Amino acid sequence: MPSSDVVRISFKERMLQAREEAIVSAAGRLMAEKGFEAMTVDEVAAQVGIAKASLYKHFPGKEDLAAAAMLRVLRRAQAVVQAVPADAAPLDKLRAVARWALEAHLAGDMPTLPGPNSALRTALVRDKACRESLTDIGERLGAWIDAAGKSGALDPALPRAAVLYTLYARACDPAAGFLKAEGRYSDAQIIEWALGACFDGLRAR
Amino acid sequence: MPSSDVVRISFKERMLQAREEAIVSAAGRLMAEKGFEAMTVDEVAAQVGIAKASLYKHFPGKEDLAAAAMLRVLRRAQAVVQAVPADAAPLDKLRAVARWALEAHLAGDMPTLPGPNSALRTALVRDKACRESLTDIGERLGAWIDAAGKSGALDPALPRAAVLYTLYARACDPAAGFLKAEGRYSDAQIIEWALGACFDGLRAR
DNA sequence: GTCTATATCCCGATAGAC
DNA sequence: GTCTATCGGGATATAGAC
Repeated sequence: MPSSDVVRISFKERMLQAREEAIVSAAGRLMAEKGFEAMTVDEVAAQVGIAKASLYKHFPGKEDLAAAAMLRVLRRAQAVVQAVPADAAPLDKLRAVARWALEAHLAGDMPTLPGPNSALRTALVRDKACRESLTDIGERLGAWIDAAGKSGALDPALPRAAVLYTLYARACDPAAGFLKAEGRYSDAQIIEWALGACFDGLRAR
Repeated sequence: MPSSDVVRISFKERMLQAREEAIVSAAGRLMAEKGFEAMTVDEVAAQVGIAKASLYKHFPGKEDLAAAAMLRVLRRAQAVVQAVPADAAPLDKLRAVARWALEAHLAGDMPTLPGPNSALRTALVRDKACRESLTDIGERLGAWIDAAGKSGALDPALPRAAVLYTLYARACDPAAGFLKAEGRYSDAQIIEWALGACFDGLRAR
């Protein structure tokens, strides 16, 4: 009965994909929670409920696992960037993406920015898919930054790279995490404050 | 000959203090460069030029070493805070401290902010001297924040804690590090941009 | 107190049965 | 592909001679 074979194979593959998705998801949560270095492969396997050796059948090493987790986030970011209304003002586009990143950050779905000399960073630049995704995001945001600068919406003293890096950094703003840890404010409130600090600064306008 | 004894003892103690200072300094540099988790005690000992066992005669463990390194920068920050001219405007006081922190950060003397669930953070809150130094800094900055808020210099939408945490986060702004890594801008230029992004935001004024 | 040498443990990665 | 059991390396930490 070929048809039943097809169904069984498809079912198996779905299970495999689901398991891989679970692994990457757990890795992403742990990386967001404690960072790449402090995360252990045993923890990831334990959270998924499988043995460590099984995990190594899916990913050849810890760094590839981290790259897969980061790629998932980057792909989501790409989708968000592409879903921003094209007719919005450039600055509002940037703000919309920043808001999404902060929401993901507070929800525990956004790994912290890798340090310049981190092992994670080298793993990311070695992964071709991650590089491509990141440069695509950078180019799209860069175009918005240029447009916003020309329309006078951005501080003209800041070069394009400074704005771009600042946006990357604010997406994982530790200040938001500290405020959330106090437990006194809602996520929505914290996000508004963080966006205000990012685009309008601490000074009164 | 008591006097020669006194001299010799004092000399020995000076050497010991100098060695401890060298150890803490090396630990601080390495923590700033690669983070607490990635830093190994072997590296610290190697940089100082002593055996690892000798280092363990000075500090009972890696976490105590890290706490000593953090305490040193906290003490420096306290000195900077106290040295700010008392007659300056509150916002300018905050800006002066932020400028100092960014300079230290770019010079490689400022360890990165410990994550909320980091092992480093638990080591810091366990150390009494670190706690006291940190609360002292927080109180002094908090007073300036309150004064700046009353005089209308700060965004009234931002609560005191949000401003304080944002200042802590901006002291180690990763965006500044990324700009420095490009190698195209001077430290002074980067600091001006970072201060502008912190206090005035990305938007044009 | 400083050294060499070692103990002990943990983590990433693997072997091999099923 | 999944498991149990283990290897090998590197990290923290210590023992003991000097």
